[in-house]
Amino acid sequence: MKYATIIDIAHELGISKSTVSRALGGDDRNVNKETKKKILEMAEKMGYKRNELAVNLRKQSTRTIGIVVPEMLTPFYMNFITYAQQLLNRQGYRVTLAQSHEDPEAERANLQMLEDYRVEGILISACHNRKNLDVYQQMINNGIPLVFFDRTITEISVPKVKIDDYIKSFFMVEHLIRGGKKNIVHFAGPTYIENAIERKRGYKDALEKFHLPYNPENVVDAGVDFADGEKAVEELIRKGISFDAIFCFTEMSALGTKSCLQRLRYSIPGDVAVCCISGTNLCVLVHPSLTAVEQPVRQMAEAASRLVMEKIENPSIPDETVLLNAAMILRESTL
Amino acid sequence: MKYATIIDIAHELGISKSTVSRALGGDDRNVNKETKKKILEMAEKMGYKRNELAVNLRKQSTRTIGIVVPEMLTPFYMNFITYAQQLLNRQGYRVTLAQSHEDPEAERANLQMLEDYRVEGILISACHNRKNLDVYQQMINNGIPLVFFDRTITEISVPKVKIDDYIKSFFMVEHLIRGGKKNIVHFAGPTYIENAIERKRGYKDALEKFHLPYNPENVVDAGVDFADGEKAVEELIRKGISFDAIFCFTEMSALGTKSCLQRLRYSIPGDVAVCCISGTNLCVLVHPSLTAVEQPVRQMAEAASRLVMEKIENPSIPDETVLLNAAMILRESTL
DNA sequence: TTGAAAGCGCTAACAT
DNA sequence: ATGTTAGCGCTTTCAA
Repeated sequence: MKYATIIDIAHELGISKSTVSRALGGDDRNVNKETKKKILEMAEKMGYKRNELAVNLRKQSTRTIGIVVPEMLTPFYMNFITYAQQLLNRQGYRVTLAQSHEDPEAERANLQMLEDYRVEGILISACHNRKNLDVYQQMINNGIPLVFFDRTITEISVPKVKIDDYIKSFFMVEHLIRGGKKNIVHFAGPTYIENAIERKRGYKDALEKFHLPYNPENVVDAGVDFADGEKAVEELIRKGISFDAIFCFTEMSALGTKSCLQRLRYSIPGDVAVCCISGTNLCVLVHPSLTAVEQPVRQMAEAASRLVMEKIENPSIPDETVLLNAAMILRESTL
Repeated sequence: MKYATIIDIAHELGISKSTVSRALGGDDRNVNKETKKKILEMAEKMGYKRNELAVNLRKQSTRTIGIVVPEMLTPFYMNFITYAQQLLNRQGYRVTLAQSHEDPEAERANLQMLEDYRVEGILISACHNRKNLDVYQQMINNGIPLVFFDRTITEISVPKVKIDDYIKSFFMVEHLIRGGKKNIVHFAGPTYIENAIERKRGYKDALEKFHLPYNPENVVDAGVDFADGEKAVEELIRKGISFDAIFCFTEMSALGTKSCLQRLRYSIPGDVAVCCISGTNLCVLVHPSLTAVEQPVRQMAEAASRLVMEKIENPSIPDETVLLNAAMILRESTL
């Protein structure tokens, strides 16, 4: 069905569309009170719906911010999105979401799409630290501020908000060791994700601190997905490697790891502790309660939202890096 | 920064913008191969980005579908969104998301917003069975098909996809009884959500079947949120009601319930089983593994996506109700 | 195969 | 306080 336009209203009332536009736009000083009332009533009566497409096109501004995440199945990203959306809405920005499904190609397509819709800024958790550098750079050149959160990149200068993955990883492994674990396996993330590199470093250094042997066999390239976790467990078993703890890179791979182990009749965390570090500075032994992650995630969402709005309003401010460092929360779950 | 437009390209090449438009629109028969090549190259060189706002405005079509959910913190809705997005994208539709945060006012605002952006259809899980009937009806009248999923409404005729909440609830309680539970408390959802009414009915009838006394005190009006679950537990304790199982309405309230009980040093599910029914026909004893819900949710997303696309293409087809009825999966979790 | 022109619905000078 | 006008960037007849 066709919607009534301001022209229709103007016709109906025998006035000009500018006046209608002013009235509907909430202009109080440049339109007669009487006229305004009439217009509002007629708009109501005709079922007028402001066409945001036309408005945005004309105003050359969308007040829309895009959020790009690798996945939306994990509480971390869901929470981030929810908070960011709240904060941005409050400042008059709309939010458009896109998932990359851990695929750089999809991420690239998503970014292009968001640019086509003329978003004014983007919050992104990258799924590859090199593959899309050209798009990032191009968008920034085009005047669209990109703010990276959680999965950040180092090759180009951008505003970012992240945790210290090295420290968190170190502490996590230390915690396992103090808990009596002797054979700690690391299901490392891909080297194209900065966080994965840092966490692996933390793992190594923690072992060293306690004079535990670093065995390359104990580090498995395990990817990021649920299925990746499952496969890594199978590899471990096939190779006959013994283990009493597995430190995974992503929450999804930790879930896959746990699921596979349980299928194989391991008791968790009795026989083997499965753990990971969620996007914030929260360490979890699978699975985190939803609320537990709220606070740190909220901080991240706040920082990222602030950064992108600042950049939009003042493109020339220098790129800021926010390193979140709230106290670490260690939760043990018996799931 | 300003983007290059088709006019800029046309100028640069000394041709008309119509030709540029045709070439960029992928028209192969009405534009010379040579010219097209030139145009594509120039577009690339000038960093041309098609302005979707202008396209949509001109074409009077957005190929966009809105999804409105009460919350996005629970795996159910996130999964639904992920699947629906995949399916719809495949058919050339974009997806815009909105959360109501369980608030009918916010839901109303969301719907208005989506209409302002001229979405061509909407998938919605309603947060109130009466409060927004007028908006629903109005949007339908305006030619925007609304498809309800999971939280459906009965007062107006709409296409919907849902599970049989009564049966699922009945089975859930039966399962608890067979598991030896004697004092099963129901944290009922609000009466303005149809599913809550149905589930309460299932709860009652199951008790009756096993000749267990139905005690009104055992049914607590417990809302939908995490905090609601916590409050309900406190009320239970304050009233000195004994219980060995709690059957919650939403996953969020179940999580709150569990959290509160654990704070009070109850062992779960040792002392008390906490359970709920997720949006699909999957019953969970808190907390569901992410993958476990995939299949049923996927069915729901498939059905809902199909319904909305059918309605868009042929507005006159009758409202269909899809009742999902895959085998029930009962999962017990020791979280 | 290309171009000219109209117009999608709206806003914002500028003029009255 | 209101009207006139000129676009925003694009598609799509209709002519050439």
